[in-house]
Amino acid sequence: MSKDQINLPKTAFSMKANLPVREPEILNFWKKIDLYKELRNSSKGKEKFVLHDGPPYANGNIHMGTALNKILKDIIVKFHQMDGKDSVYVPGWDCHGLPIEWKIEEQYKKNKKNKNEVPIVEFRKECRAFAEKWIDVHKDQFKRLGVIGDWENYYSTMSFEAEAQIVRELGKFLKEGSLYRGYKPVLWSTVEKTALADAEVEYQDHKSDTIYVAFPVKSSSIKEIVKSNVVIWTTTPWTIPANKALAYNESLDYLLIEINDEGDFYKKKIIIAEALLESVIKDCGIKNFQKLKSFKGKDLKDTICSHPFLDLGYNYNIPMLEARFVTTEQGTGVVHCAPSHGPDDFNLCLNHGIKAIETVDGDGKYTKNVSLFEGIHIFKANPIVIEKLKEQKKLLKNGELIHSYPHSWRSKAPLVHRATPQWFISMESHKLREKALKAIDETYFYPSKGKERLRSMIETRPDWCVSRQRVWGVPLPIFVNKKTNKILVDDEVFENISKIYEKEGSDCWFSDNPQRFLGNKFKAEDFEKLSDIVEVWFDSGSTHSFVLEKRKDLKWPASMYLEGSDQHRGWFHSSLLESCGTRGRAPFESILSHGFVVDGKGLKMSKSLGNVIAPDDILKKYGADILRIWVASSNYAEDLRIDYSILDQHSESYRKIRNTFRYLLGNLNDTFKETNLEDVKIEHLPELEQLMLHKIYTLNLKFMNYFKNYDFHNLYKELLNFCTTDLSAFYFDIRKDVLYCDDKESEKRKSTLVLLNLILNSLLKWFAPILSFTSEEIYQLISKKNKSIHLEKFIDFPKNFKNNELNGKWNEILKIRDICNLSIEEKRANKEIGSSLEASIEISLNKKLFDLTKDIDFAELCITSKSLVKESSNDDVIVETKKAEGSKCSICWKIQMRACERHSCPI
RNA sequence: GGGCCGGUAGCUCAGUUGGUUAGAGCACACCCUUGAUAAGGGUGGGGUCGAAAGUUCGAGUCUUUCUCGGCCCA
Repeated sequence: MSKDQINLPKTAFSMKANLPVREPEILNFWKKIDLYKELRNSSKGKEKFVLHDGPPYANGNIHMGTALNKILKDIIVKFHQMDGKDSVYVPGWDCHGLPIEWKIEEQYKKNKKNKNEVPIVEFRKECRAFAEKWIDVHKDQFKRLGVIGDWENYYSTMSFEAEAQIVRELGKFLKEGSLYRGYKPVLWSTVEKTALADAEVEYQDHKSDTIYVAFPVKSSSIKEIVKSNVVIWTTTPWTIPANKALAYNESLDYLLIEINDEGDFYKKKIIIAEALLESVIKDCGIKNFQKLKSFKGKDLKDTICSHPFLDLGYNYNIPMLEARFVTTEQGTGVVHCAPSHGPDDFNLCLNHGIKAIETVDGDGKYTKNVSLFEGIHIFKANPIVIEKLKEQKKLLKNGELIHSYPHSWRSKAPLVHRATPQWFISMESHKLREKALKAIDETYFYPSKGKERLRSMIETRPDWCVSRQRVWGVPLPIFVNKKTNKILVDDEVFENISKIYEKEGSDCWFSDNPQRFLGNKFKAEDFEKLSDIVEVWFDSGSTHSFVLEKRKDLKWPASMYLEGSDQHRGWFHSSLLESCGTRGRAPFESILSHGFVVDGKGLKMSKSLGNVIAPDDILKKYGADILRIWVASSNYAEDLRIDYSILDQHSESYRKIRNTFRYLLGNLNDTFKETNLEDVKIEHLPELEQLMLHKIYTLNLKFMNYFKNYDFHNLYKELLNFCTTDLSAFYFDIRKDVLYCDDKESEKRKSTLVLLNLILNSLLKWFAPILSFTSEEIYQLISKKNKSIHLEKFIDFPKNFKNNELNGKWNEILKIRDICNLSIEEKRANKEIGSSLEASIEISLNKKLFDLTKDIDFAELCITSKSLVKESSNDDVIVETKKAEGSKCSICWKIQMRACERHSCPI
C-alpha cells in the first residue's frame, strides 16, 4: 500500500516559525512595495480614521512601555484599515526640553567645555542634532515591531513648522488675554542670579536660624481660641515678611494651652498639634502650662489670624488653610506659608486664590512689595526679623539647626525659593476649565474610567504655568513695553515671528536683533524681549494644530488619542487645555489609555530588581508577532504583566495558530481559491460544513463587536479558541478522513475544500492586525498579486451563513459526542483499544434525540470505524464501545467486515 | 502621606441587575496516535475568588477595615 493513493497535506509553510529571521525579510518586502503608500492609494476617499500619535521623547532606547504603546496603536490602525477606512498613522516625536539639555551639558562636562561660553544658538544646534539622532534610532526600533506608518514624513515638535505654529497658538492666548504674567517660586541662586533645575541642586548640611512665631487668632468657629496664638516653626525667618497663610492638617489633633512662665508669653494661650506638645515645650523651654482644650484639626476651618507684624503695617488677614503636607515630624503642626518662597506654599495658596508676588529680586534683596525690609538682602534679614518679632512679643523662641539644605552644584551657594515672573494660562478668565470639562463629556473613553480620572484633574488644577527659564525650546514670543510694563499683543508681530520660524526655526530669537521680529510697527528700544521658553507640555499639547490641522492627509479632531494612563496628567491633559483654549473643543473624539508594563509578579520593572525586559530581548528570542500576541491578549485597562514564562505561554498559542494555518495550507496544497460567498450553495453542503459556516458567521459577529469596543484580549481569546476547539479538535480532525481518503472528485471533499478556503481566508484577515508578520508570510505563499495582506479588507459574510436551528441541533449532537468520547476513553484506559478507529460505538437515545439525529453519522463524528444508534425509552444518553470487528483498510484505516465503497479497498 | 485603579486555577482572561456544584484556552499529568509528526486526538487533576468582618435566605458580585501592587500627586 503506497501513500500516493491518499491526499496527504503538502505545504511550503514550515512548522517552525523562526520569526527573528523571517520578520526582517517581511519588513524588506513592505519597504519594497512601499506598503504605506499603497495603503493610502488604495483607500483614497474613504472615511478617515486618524489615530494621532502621542510623541515619545527623542531620547534613549525604547522600553516595553513604548513598545506596548506603539503595537496597540498599530493594531487599532490596522483594524480600522481592514474595516474599510482610510486609517492614517503619522508618528511623531517630542524634542524640546530639559532631559536633552542635560545630555548635552553632560557631554560638555566630559569634554571640559563651559556651557556659559557657548553661544545659545550653538548649544541649541547640538540639542537638535541629539534629538535627530534618537528619532532615527526610534524609527528603526518601531518599524521592527511591525508598526506601519508614515515614517518618511513623521512630525516633530522641533520642526520649523511646529515652532512657528506654537508661536501662533501662544498668540491666541495672548490676544484673548488668558495668558498673564504671574509669579511662582523656583529654586534660585542669588550668587549666579539664575534659576536652577532640580538636577542642578546638591543637598549639603547648612546651619539655619530657627524660630517659633505666634500668629494671633482674629476669628474662628472655635470660640475658645479667638485671641489665642497659633504657633509656627520655621528654618527661614526671612520668609516671615512674605507670609500669607498658615497651613494645618485636618486629620491631626490640636491643643490650646496657656503658658504660665514669666516673660512675653505669660498667661498667653497658644495652639499647637497635640502630637508635638512635648517637643515644643522642651524646645521652647516652657515649664508651666495648662491644657485648656483639645480639638480636631478640621475645626480650624475658616480660622483667620493676623500677621505678627500687624502693628508694623502688615495689616491683612492670614487665613488658615487645610494642607496634607503638614506632618508631625517637626515643628508645631502648623506651617507658615509664603507663596513666593515654597512650592507647597505656592500651590496651596493658589488653590485658595492667594497669588504669589515678587518679594525678592534676582540679587536676593527684598522688593518694594515688602514693607520695612525693602532693599535688605535676605541672607542678612534673619537677625532683623528675629529682632522685630521679639519687639512685637511674637517670638516664642529662636535657635539654630544644622540640616540638609539645597545648594548650587556650581557655586555651592545656598539656594532659596524665589517667586519669579512666570507666564500662566488662566483656567477661569476665559472659562477654560468649563470648556475642558464639557469637552471631556463629549469624548469616548476606553476604558470608561479614564473619563473620571481626567475630569477630576481638570476640576482641581491650578492655572497653567507655561514658561521655563531654559534654552532648548520654543521662545515665548513676548515683548514687554518698558514704559507701561504692558505685554505687546499684535497679530502682525506674532505672524511675522511665525513666518521667520517657518523658514529658519526659532534659534534666531536668541541671536537676531529684536527689531527683526517687531517689524516696522514698533521700536525695539521701547520693549524688553523675553528669553523664557515655552514648557514642553505646551509643545506637545499643540501637536493637533501643526499636525492634524496642517496635513491634508489627516483630520481634526483626531479619531483617537492613545497613551499610557500617566498621560491623563500629561498629553491628554495639555492637548485638551490647549485645544479648548484655542478652538473650544477637544482635539480628539476618543481616548484610549493603557496600563503600565510590570513584571510577572506585578512589580514595576527596575534595574535594582533586575526584572527589566527590553523589547529587543524579546525580538531576538521570540519575534515581534509573539510580542504582538502579548499585547493583544493582555487586558490593557489594567497593568500588563510580562516575563519569559508568560511569553513562553504565548509562544505555545502562536504555534497552535501557526499549525492551524499549516493544516489549511497543507490540505489546499498552498493554492487558495477565493470563493464568491454569495454563490455558495449552502443547502448542498453537508451539515457539518453548514455548521462551520454558522460558526464562522457568529464568530465574525463577536469579532466585530469586540473590535468596536477595542476589547482585544477577548477578541484574541475567541480566535484562539476557535482554532483550538472548533477547528483542530473538531472540524479538522473529523474531516481528515475525507480530505485524505476521498477521491479528489468527491462532492464531500470538494465541500470541505470550500470550507478550508473560506476558513483560511477568514483567519488570515482576522489575525492580520495582530499577527502582522505571520499573516503576511502566509499571504505571500498563496497570493500571486505581489500585494500585502494589510491591503485586504475584512470579509462581509452573507447572512444566510447563520443557522440557529442547525446550531441548536448540533449542540445536542456534540453533547452525545462528548459521551461517546468518555465511553471510548474507558476502553482505551482498559487497553482494549488504542486508536478510536479500533472502536465501534452503540448509542442509545430517547425518541426526541433519535429523531433529531437520524441523518447523523456518529462514526464519522467520533472517528470510529462503526456506529449504531438505537432508540431507547431511557432519557439518558448511553454509549457502549466495543472493539470494531473486521480488518483494517490500508487506505482509510477503518476496521470493517466489508470492503470500503469509496475506493478500491484492499480488504 | 493623599487621590484614583486593581488582586478570580501555574499563565492569559470570562463571570450579566447578588441566585444551582465559579468557567474557557494554554500549561501540567496520564493515555492514544504516528497520514497536521519538534505535530494531532482523548481523559483528568487543579481555585479559602488577596485577608477579615458585616448586610442578606443567599456574596466572586454590595458595605467597612486591612493587605499587596500600579499610576498620579505631595
